Amino acid sequence: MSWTIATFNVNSVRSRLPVLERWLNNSKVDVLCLQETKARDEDFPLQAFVDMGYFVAFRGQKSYNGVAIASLEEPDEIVYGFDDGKEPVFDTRALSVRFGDIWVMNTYVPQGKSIDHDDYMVKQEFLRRTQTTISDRISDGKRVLWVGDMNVAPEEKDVANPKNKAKHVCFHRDIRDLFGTVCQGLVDVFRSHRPEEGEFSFWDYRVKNALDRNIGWRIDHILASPDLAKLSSDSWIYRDPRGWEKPSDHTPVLASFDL
Amino acid sequence: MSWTIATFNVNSVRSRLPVLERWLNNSKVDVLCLQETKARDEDFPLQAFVDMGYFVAFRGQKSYNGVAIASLEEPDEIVYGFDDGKEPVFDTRALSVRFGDIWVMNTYVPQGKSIDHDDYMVKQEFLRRTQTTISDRISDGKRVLWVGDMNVAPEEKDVANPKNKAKHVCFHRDIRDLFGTVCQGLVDVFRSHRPEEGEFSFWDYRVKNALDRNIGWRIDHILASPDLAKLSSDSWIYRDPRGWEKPSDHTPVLASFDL
DNA sequence: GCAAATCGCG
DNA sequence: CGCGATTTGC
Repeated sequence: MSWTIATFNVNSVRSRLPVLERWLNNSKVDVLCLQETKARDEDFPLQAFVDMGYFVAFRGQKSYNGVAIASLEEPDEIVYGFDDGKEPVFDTRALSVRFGDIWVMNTYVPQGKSIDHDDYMVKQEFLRRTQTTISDRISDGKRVLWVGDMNVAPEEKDVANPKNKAKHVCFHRDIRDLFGTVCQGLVDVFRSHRPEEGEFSFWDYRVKNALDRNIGWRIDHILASPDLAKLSSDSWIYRDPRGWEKPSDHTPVLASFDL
Repeated sequence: MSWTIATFNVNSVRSRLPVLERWLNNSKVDVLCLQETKARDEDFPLQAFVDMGYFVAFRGQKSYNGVAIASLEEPDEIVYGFDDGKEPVFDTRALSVRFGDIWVMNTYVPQGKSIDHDDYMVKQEFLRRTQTTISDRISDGKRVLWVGDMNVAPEEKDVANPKNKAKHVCFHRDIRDLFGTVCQGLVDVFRSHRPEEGEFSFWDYRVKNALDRNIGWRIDHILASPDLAKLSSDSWIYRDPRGWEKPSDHTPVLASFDL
């Protein structure tokens, strides 16, 4: 059976409902991980997801952050934030659901602002904690999918102009190295199917005709433990929604598995 | 030939385009006077009016005020504000167009805030200057239509609760008397056709279910010099748009004439 | 360039 | 309540 997961930074789940409905009413997406929902839990448009046939776990705050996982099947377990006993919990930036022996972790990794900003340290700490969480789950005999807006472009071909991005918090050597470390033992499912350049999932609103000129970033990722990765049949970026009415600045990244 | 004029406080002409298009693409309105357009001239949605077949004269500012007159026929003359040589000109609150020997004056009379506020004095001065303008034009042998948001409910039946409105700047004895004076020699065209109570053109957004409960005001008026008034075939309030999506807090008032 | 929040206003 | 303007964030 073909099982599809998607990650999509929506930049406000309420503003993006028309885009989400247009997409999901015409596609089978089994698990949908959203970032930047920008809605308090009491403001989350739960009914819209229920109407599309989804269960949905979500945790948000006003204005910033916020994550959700919508799924056609009800998850067996939900973890808000990191359950490693440390502070802060980051419950509006990390959310995990378990289906049987598969953990799906959805993260909105802090952007980091600039390499000399405190937030950049927070970003690194956040990544280290994802690594711990993934390791713990693998040690526990589980299979793992880690998806989300990672705010890291792993390779030169993952940004439009790598030359002038050396000091960018999403492309600095240090953050790419750290991200590489966290990804040790995981497979970049998208890249394993699509090795070519020019594949982006985010185009800044402020860059003129960014989509047409394809000046973007690949910072939204789908990573899998090897046992799952070898069951993956395809992975692709669904570019269309970035060109629809009132788009997010990101577009969905998907992967299918033969489970 | 039946000739129809309408007055409509749009509360932002840009926000009200869907309402205006829904209305005007299904009705013949020869002259449409708008108030509270809330758009600088460079921001006025001229093309939308051109697409509906209108000429349009407009003068606005950001955030507040702003008037426009759209007409199927091109006017012979346009006057922005008051042309009596006095200051202030009030060019974003008063606008006149002439078709042959008929002057159409469109005003957004200042609300006045409170009876002890300077703006209430400005309101009175504004009304006195409309009186002068109308008198001058009649003396000049012209026929006159004065329409707009007058911010005066002339009679008890023109407000939902006259008892507790005695000190309201739109219903105080003094402002009604002054408005009555300005209207000397003119006919309240709407009232001449519709004498019954409960006829309102404005329902405050802040009053819960104001439209259903009909808690409103009749402060938008169509007044005509007697020569024109006797040619009027009907006058009515078009209530529907107040119930449409994203409505103004006002609704159009119309009058038809056999010219 | 978008989105949300806050604010002044009626 | 719902406009526009302003500010902040990415």
